[in-house]
Amino acid sequence: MARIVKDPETRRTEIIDIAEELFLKSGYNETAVSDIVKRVGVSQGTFYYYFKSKEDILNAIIERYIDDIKVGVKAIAAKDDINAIEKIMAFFGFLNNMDIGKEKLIDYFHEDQNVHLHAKFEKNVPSNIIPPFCQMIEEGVQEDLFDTKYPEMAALSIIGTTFAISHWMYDKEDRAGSTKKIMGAIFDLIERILGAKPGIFMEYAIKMEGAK
Amino acid sequence: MARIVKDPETRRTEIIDIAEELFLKSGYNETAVSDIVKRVGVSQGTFYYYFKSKEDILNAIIERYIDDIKVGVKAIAAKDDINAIEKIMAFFGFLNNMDIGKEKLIDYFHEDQNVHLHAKFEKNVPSNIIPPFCQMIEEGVQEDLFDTKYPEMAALSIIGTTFAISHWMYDKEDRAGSTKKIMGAIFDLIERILGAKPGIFMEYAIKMEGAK
DNA sequence: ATTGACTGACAGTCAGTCAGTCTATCAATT
DNA sequence: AATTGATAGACTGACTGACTGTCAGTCAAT
Repeated sequence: MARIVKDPETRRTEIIDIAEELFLKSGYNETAVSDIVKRVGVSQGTFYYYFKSKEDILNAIIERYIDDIKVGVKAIAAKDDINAIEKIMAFFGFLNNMDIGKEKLIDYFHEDQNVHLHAKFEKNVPSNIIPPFCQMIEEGVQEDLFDTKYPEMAALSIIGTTFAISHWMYDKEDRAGSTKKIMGAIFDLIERILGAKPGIFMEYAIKMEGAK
Repeated sequence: MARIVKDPETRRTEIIDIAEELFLKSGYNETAVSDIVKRVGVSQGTFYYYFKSKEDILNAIIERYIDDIKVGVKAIAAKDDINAIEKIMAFFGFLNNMDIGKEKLIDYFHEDQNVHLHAKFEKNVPSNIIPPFCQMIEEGVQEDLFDTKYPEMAALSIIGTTFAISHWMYDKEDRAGSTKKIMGAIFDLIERILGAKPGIFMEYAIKMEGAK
């Protein structure tokens, strides 16, 4: 077969792109390395020249997501024209709207075939987003918007709560039904965890909705 | 080979027992179906007579854990000599002390090879324990120990918080260090989420510690 | 001439299949 | 009571196809 040599970084990215697409379409276990290399148009050996195993390329894909999140979170944390509440809300907006191609990442994760991807993702997210998230909370404490002795634990609690509720919502089918009520509940929980004034997150949500 | 016919239920349990042991020892992916049947002393075909796939036996293992939890939780929920706070604490004590052989289940789950098992477990736990847990919370609201409009969401939040913090603790190595401080933080969070009197969980914890 | 990206046939492994065997338990017959 | 025949369903293990990962060697670029 005609041999095409490419810049290693380009080739690596190319393989990761295709692998990601196939994993999301058919699931990790159902995608063979041979499927990936066929689509990329390289040999089996090339795959193993760049990745030491199939598991290894999954890690590379996850790492890319995490990097995207890091960049987004840092950008939000660095803003100086919004307060801690607005930052936290911006942060959730950002996570919710992360997409892959045209679809929401979060939708993919909740399909049964992607447990593997999902587990790896949730295992790696906290260590990367807790520190900046924690910083936002500490900022809010200093601004007297929040009141907690345990900002790091509060950050973990909010992330954990969000994961748990989002899993719950996806397992139950009646998602469309009562988004309003759920938003109310989530804001209520966040306010309690952070020791913020009851209702203040909803106030901000309405304010920001109006500003659009 | 000598053919030994057993009561199907016994055989099924026997296969699950061995599979569980091997999965926990070596990990799901690293354990071959042939390893399992060799240990049990049956043929490959017998395995597939009882389980439709390798994934299927993993589900059976998880189901057994979940059933154990259900039984334990129901027993706690049914007690009428303790209040809602004591029930919730008993519930966490029960989860933490679930064991398999001589080791704590929770310790096994956090070993790297068991991501698959752990992920499936956490995916299935909520739908089974949220309802009774939620009932305990509602009981507490009626007893005026708690104050929340969203008992179901509070239950999810507490479970999610617990998962997140336990992952966090296992990833960081300094677990042994500050258990006291973490207990303080977790109780603080639970009290906030449930709208309980600050410090009341710690009070009960000390009281129960003394009672032993 | 050397480096390193790339090849593709191949070894080894494993999940899952299947045609058929064996055992236990009947009821019917001797 | 003992023997037989019939049936269900537990069980077998060689086999298949498909997969992951390897490696000795090839080719393009510098």
